[in-house]
Amino acid sequence: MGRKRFADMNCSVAQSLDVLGDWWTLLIVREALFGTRTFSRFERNLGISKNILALRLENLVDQEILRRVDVGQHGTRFHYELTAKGADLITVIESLRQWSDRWVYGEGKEPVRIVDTRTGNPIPPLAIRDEAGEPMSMRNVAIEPGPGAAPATRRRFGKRDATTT
Amino acid sequence: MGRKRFADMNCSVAQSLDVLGDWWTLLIVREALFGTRTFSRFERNLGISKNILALRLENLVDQEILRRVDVGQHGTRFHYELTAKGADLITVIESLRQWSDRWVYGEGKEPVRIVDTRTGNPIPPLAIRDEAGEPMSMRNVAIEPGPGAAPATRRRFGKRDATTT
DNA sequence: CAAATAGGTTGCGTAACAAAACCAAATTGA
DNA sequence: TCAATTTGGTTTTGTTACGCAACCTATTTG
Repeated sequence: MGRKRFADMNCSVAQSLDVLGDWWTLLIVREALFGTRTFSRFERNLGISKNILALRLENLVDQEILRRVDVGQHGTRFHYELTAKGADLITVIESLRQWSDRWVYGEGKEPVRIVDTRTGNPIPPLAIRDEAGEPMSMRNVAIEPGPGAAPATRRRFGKRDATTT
Repeated sequence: MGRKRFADMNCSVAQSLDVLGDWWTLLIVREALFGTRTFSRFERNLGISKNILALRLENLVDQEILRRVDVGQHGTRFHYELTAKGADLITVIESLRQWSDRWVYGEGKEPVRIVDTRTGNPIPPLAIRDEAGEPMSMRNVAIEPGPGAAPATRRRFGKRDATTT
């Protein structure tokens, strides 16, 4: 039956994976965040095959994550630009990068570093914070049905201390 | 030639997708964060087929994101538990959820809500912050080669204002 | 105006995935 | 205590997604 889609799952994580879950999609968004705009640049920087790139770009435009802009002088020549919706994926990309830096590469072996140009220092790690801005323990985090909830769901993260963070 | 793997790409985002990029993997981690531990619970809660679930769990155990613990009384019966490496994926899951809540479901239609049990309020959105804890503009964010960099790479996010955030 | 580049499309082969059937061991319930 | 059910899978079969190479037209560069 081919791949199952998550659209009917009534879970925000599933929804985002339905939109972003294809293999190349998030890497294309990463490239776009780095400033890549043209088809051939994406192709070269990622080493992706043309047909897959064409499909993914089309999908990203349909999802309004990228915008296809004609910048040709005497005909058509395209740029793919991030929309606000697309640029907002930076927290997703950055959380993936930070996780991998911590657990796959390890401290001191990061291939790239994201810095604050005003200080030259790497930006601090993303973390679940409370309203005062302090990193939170998972013990104080619970999941509740939201306004768009279907069944009576009331669960709690991790039963016990998943991490002490 | 089947699917290309990103392992040789020297990019942290690509690395994490190589580990997490399969369709069901992050949803399994989400379930684990919610407290699901047994094979049959994952199966029922996700609606995933058994063979794929078995493969994904095996892979997650190999990657040390889950740990397989024998909890049988008179034989073998297993629990899958998050390791610290796995629990640290919460920022990835949460950034996906928040993005989808903002852009797919929309304000006021979230299927679930993640709250601080001490206040009862939803946790604040994840954001790229500077050392003072203030949300940053992308104009002040740059990407530099890290200690594990291969070529001379020096790029900057988005050329221009991707967002003003 | 020729050559190179951009931006694709098409066809073909392989790998990943889904559903259903099947199965042995452990657990539950009467 | 023993039958029924649940757990935790494996196998088989078919479909879909992906990768590669070849090809093509329009645009831009020299």
